[in-house]
Amino acid sequence: MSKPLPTPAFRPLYEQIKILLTQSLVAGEWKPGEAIPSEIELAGRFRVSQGTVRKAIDELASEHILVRRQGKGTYVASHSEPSYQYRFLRVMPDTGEKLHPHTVFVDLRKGKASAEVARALGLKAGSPVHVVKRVLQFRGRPVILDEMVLAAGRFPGLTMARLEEYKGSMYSFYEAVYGLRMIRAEERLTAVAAEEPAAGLLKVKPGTPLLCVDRIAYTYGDAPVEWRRGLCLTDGFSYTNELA
Amino acid sequence: MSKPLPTPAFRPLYEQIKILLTQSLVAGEWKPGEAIPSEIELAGRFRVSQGTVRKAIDELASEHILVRRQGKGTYVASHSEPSYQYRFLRVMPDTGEKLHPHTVFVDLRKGKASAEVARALGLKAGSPVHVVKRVLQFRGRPVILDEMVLAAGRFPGLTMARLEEYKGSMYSFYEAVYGLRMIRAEERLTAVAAEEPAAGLLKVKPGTPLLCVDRIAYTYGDAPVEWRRGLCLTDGFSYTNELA
DNA sequence: GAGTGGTCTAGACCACCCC
DNA sequence: GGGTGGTCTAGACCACTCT
Repeated sequence: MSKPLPTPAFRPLYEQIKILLTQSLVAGEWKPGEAIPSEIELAGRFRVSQGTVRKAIDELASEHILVRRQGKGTYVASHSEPSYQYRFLRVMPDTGEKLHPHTVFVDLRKGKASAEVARALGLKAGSPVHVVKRVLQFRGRPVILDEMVLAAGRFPGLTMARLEEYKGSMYSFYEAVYGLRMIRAEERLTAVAAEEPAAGLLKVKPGTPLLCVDRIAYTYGDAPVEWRRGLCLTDGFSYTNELA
Repeated sequence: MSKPLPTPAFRPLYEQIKILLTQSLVAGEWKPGEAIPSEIELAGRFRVSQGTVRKAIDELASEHILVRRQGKGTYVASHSEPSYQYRFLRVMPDTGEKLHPHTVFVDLRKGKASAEVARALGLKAGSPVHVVKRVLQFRGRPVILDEMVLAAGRFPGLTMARLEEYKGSMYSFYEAVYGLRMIRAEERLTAVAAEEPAAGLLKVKPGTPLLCVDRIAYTYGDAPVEWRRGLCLTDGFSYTNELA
């Protein structure tokens, strides 16, 4: 029996602490925007040293799940905070200005999940979904046409009125109204030619090249929540990215 | 004098260590692929504890400047290593396969920096530059047409023969031949219509929507080295990105 | 077994925020 | 002044790699 067994599955303590903290977040023990207990208090609760708690919090902070504030405490990150409001919006004016877009909702309807959406959201094909369409404007000019698909079960009572009455980004809306915090997203970009009705809504000629941004957004535990397709004109605007 | 002075500019020790390590890298004390001294040895050299050296190395590792290997040592990251070869290539087949592209060089010529390139690379407009054009193929199909602009002063003796004889990515070439290691890049994506001669090289009809990926790549100390424009067809391929 | 990075602890002190 | 996160140290022990 010289062959070692599968592997003792060594798990550092701080990873276990990280899992415990995440569980508390999922359970809603601390809500977005609130402070979590101090490092010393958590160290006592988990029976480990402050340094070990610290390392766990460090990692959650680097994943933008928690936010450290020196002298004050550690807080649960929230899309409602101004600096996080449009954290996932990569489209910017070429001038480099930090403009916040204005949202105009176009449509909200019930539908059934296509095969593609069902696969992305982990639903059965044909499951009931909400389909939201909106336009993002910069300085009054329409730049992005978004279509969001959401499992109906996770978003009960979603109406146009509730969307329009809420001020802020979609993810801040999901968080404030449905308690769903989006923590990461995967995007795939392609170039497409504008077709109606998108061309009309973006006020460009059919055939104009547009960026097509497909996104799946995830909440705690990598559970997919939103499928989105954005069509974006790139005359004066571009999708910015940092490779590191 | 109750008003405090500008600020004592408090700098943690580990940041200073980080700067010292970076200086050694710039000076070429340790070359890409080589091991740097052990943490204990560096701690002795800098007269700090191992933990402080550790934190400095942790940050450089998270920036992909160093690579830790448990039980072996800490190494200078290199684009020549297989897993780093195409680290900045975000275009993938929609199937999700991990395909490595094949490079076909199209052209190398001397030119003068345009205003845009000069600004990006910190040169004077009209400075001498090399302009490299190449096509990346996946399974024999042309997918990306790249144009790279490089300051002539940094790349002496660059010839088509040297480019073609080298096997590997551009950044691995810069590193191996000119000792320039690219550590990060900024990209801006737009959608454009294919024009000649790009359409011909990518074997698409003029007017086909293409992704246009503009990039500035930087070496140690955020010094810009390469300006690049990639035109990419997105029929079966897409630009992938992770938002976190 | 020797050497390297990885984890964990305990304690001291500093910087920052707010009362 | 008291609480919080941030830095730094010193030392013990674990996991991994190579010889």
